[in-house]
Amino acid sequence: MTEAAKDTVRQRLLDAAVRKLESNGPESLQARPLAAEVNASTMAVYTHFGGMPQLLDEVTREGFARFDAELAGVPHSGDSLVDLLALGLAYRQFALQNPQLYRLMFGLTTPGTRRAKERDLTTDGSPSTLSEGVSAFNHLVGAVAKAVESGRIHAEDPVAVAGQIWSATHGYVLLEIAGVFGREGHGLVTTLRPMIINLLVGLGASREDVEASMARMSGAGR
Amino acid sequence: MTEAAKDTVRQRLLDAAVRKLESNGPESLQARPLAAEVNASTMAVYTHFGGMPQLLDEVTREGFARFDAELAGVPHSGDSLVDLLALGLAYRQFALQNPQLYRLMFGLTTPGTRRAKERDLTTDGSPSTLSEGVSAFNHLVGAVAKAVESGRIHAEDPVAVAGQIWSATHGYVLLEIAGVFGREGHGLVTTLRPMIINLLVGLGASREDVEASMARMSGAGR
DNA sequence: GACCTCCTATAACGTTGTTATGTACAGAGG
DNA sequence: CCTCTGTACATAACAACGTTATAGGAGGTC
Repeated sequence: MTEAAKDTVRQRLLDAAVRKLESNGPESLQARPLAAEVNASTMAVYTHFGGMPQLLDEVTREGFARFDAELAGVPHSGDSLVDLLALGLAYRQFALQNPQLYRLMFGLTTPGTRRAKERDLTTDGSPSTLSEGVSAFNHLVGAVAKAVESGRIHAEDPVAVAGQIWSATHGYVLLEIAGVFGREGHGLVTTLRPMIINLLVGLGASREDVEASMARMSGAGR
Repeated sequence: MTEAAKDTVRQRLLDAAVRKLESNGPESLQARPLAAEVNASTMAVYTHFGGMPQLLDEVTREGFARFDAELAGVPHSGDSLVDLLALGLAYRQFALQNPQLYRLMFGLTTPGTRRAKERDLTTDGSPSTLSEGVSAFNHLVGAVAKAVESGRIHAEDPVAVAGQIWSATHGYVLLEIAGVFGREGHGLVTTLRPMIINLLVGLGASREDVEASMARMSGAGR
């Protein structure tokens, strides 16, 4: 586990898969073209991953790792509400810049590998069991907990409140990716920002407090 | 357009496709097995639909039609807040009973037909352009508008507010389908109901008013 | 040199969506 | 009754997919 050679065939395959997914969609993730792109044989997919489903699992894991890193990189200010808002915007930012990856992470895509023999056929893919996904969610839980501790909002169970904020942001982001809100940035001001503000106000924050915190963020757009 | 013979090959194919999708997942929607299930030749898919992508488009349209009918069937009480809450629960009900169909409707699945030559490669499928989808959304907009008119909540733009409620419910439902909230009904009480309540409170409704309306619904579970 | 192990390259198999080609049957006009 | 026409069906073939089987080659250890 030395995290050694980065330029191995396995790593190149994984990187190419992420790149291909994001630029050409899930149906472009095919064994032969993928292997050819990194000058490897088709068999490399099987020797290094075991098959396309396992390779996709690794892509998902990679996606959650990047997502987690992105959310971890959100700077902590002294203002817990500002942090909470910043987290929501960073969430949107990641999803919009990696829409295909985001949908794959949450099991909302079924790539070309339809040879689905033994994939979890319980009901669906439950990505919440991935440790990186849990870690990403915990950033949100922590921000909520701090806001509760500092008395900015009221909540009995920070985890439940985080689930609410997660649900709302998740749904908004997917609809924005689908193009429901029209041109770039339009949904942000008409939907996401007021929705989060309304949620926080419903959680006991004063509207003036929230909007002041919102204004305290740089540009409020990014 | 007489909407005549229901028992035509085309209709049987469509019905079988919806049933197969919901029971066996998107990857099970394959031309040969589907045609065999209704005792038709594989070519029937092409003579009646033109190909698998077009058949899937019809399945999507059928899904939105059912969704629209489901939301239209929500009874209107005199209480606009009750109606709004009932709409949200009916929304969840439909999505949970037809998870595969729901995801297909919102472009969140890429079924077996990866022979995607001419599908909308702009960025993604934008299902909002389907008239049935717009109709379903308008039910929500109407309910919001009534709540605003009756002074139960405050909103400058009912469409924008409907977009917020839609986003939140959409995201919650997808996470519940993915199994994030654990056992049946758990997410409803810990996440969806309080989230909607918080949103409405943030929109100017009094918490007592909302919770009274919520209690006024039958069982509050269905 | 001989052996083992890992990775790679080529070829083949079964199944997918799709296309091409031939066939059956209904109705219209003579 | 025959023929023409058009729509729906059935059979077979094609390219491409994931996957498997099998053979070849590089690097270390004895």
